[in-house]
Amino acid sequence: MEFPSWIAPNPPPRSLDLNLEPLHLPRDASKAARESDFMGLRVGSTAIPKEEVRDTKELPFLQAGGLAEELSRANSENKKLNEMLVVVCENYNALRSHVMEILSRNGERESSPSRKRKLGWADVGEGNLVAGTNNGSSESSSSDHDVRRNKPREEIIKGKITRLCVRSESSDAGFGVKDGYQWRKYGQKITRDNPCPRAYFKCSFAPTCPVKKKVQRSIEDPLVLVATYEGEHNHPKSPHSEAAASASNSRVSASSAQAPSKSPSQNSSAPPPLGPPTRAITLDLMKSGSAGSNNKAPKVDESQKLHQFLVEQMASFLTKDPSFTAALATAISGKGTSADREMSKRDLFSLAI
DNA sequence: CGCATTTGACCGGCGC
DNA sequence: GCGCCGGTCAAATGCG
Repeated sequence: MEFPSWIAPNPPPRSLDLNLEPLHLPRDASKAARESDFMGLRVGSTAIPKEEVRDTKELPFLQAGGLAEELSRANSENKKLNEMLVVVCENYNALRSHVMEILSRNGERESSPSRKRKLGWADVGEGNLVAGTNNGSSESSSSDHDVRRNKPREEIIKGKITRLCVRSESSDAGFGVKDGYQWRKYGQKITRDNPCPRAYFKCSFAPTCPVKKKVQRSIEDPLVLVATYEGEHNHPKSPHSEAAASASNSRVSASSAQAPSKSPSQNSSAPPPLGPPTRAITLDLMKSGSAGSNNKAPKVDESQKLHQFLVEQMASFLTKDPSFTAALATAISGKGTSADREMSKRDLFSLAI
């Protein structure tokens, strides 16, 4: 299947977990676009059929000379818009089915490992295209099913698994995934499937915090640190470390399975949040973005359209995010301490990324 | 000296 | 039952 002409992701994003629902137009939308059963007149939310406005004497506001012309112009414009809407929906549904096809194909490939061990957070690893929580998702992947089958229920509820990819600046052996929390390293292992050692961390900010973190360099790209989180923090971030996280994690990819945050304390670089899991749009753009310099966009115009679309989506999220508006207000007003302003700048920068 | 990190040993689950 | 493997523990070590 071909991508619609108006969108040509090349190559497709490496990881997609889109909350894609089919778009359904009203049954008569396309019909209305073709036949134009309505005059395009609306009073409030009520459409007025042609026959009812045939005699414009009944609508005194149409008697003014220019209004009839205006009406026909609006009518034709309405028709055009309806047609465009039909095309957009058809394109969307075609693209959606294409994405689903790709995802299901990947799922089939990954669900047949030769030797599958204990299925816990260890399986939210390198190969999984769809990163995310193993609970709270309405879609049950094969690994999700296995987890439910093999793990005690209590652990499934407890285990909130999130994956986060961070592009580090150097290929040294560090595990510097700054995420706003304090971690104590308690172990390191070399695993079978990856020559790079895996480090194990516990949250040390609160003694009772059950959250654990694994950090391992990606086997595909040693510059990419893959951090896997288990559990939910039962405490807030420390302000200092959060600011440091915002500043240092400027290149965190959106591979966390959490939704673009609704909580003021969460941003795109935030690891497991407090509170219930939410549906997410997950895009791992590591390959197609910063690391994907080998992409040769064949049609600049189309990629610009896509870019513009993404920018609009981001702007939409940002304007809905109270932390963004608060940070913006602080940065602009110049009130507060210089440390506050600096933090706000970093927050803005982090949010903008 | 206190704290964080390192690292080898140990434990438990899973497949054969 | 045995071996493999990932995860965890805890003593040793390093560092400020």
